[in-house]
Amino acid sequence: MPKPSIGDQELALLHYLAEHENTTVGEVAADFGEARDLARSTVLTMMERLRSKGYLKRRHVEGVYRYHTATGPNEALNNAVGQFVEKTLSGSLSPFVAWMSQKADVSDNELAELEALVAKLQSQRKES
Amino acid sequence: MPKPSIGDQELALLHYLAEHENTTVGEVAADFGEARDLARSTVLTMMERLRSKGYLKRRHVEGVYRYHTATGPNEALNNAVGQFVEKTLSGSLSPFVAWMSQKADVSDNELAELEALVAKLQSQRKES
DNA sequence: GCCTATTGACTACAGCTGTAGTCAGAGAGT
DNA sequence: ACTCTCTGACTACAGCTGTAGTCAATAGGC
Repeated sequence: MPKPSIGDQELALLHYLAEHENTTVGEVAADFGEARDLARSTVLTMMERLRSKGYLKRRHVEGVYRYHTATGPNEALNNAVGQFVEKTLSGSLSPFVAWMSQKADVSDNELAELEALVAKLQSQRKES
Repeated sequence: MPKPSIGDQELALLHYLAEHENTTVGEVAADFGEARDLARSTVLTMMERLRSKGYLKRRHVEGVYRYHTATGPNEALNNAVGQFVEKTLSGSLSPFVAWMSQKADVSDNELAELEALVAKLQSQRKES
């Protein structure tokens, strides 16, 4: 199965779902949906689309469906990032770095992640 | 004027144009277009769309139009990155870092950029 | 049992994007 | 003048995405 494409809003939803496993449409609509002023049916539609694209699965539990991500929770995100870098940035990371450098209010956590990343890359470099 | 949205292919084209200022449709079609198997009219259409969205300008020079980016060459890219992080990743950089960490074949250059970025962020941190 | 709220399936629709064909005008060659 | 080629404007169209309404079934309350 390739990875069917996915829209921004869908991705945001998927992201949300990755952090809230096993929710029902009702819950998602009330939380995620309400927050962005989406109708319940909108949320439902999106979730079903994500399901038909293979990003979500659901189980029937006590009368309602509970949804959970089909892949590891972050696979889709990863995928999206890859797709974005690939297609949109034509594979180069520079625009990203440039962007982070100029604008981002990077959290301590994120900075730590970046540091770790750089360290990791450097050590890989040495190896070869 | 806000920033009208922009598609992936459009962005790729814009990226290309940022690196090839002052080209004509013919040239772009022959290079960028040919490379991805796009009809001349496709390239033209995209360029005109980008123009109507305000990302490109053009000048009539010796019978043909020459296009150049309207904003600083990288503004649109920056914009796109920002939009992506914002909308798609809900503002968090982690998915990015995760992605780079796991998959990217980061070039020496890019690694250097990352190092510089981290250094910069660290020094900002100290200041405050 | 009857009314009401919740859930899910289906249908709808408009805007954007990717892609391209066609036509009319401007030059260039003969 | 006649034709070929490039250029640009316009038109077309399908698929995807965002967004939502409606209807039928089910569950819960009274």
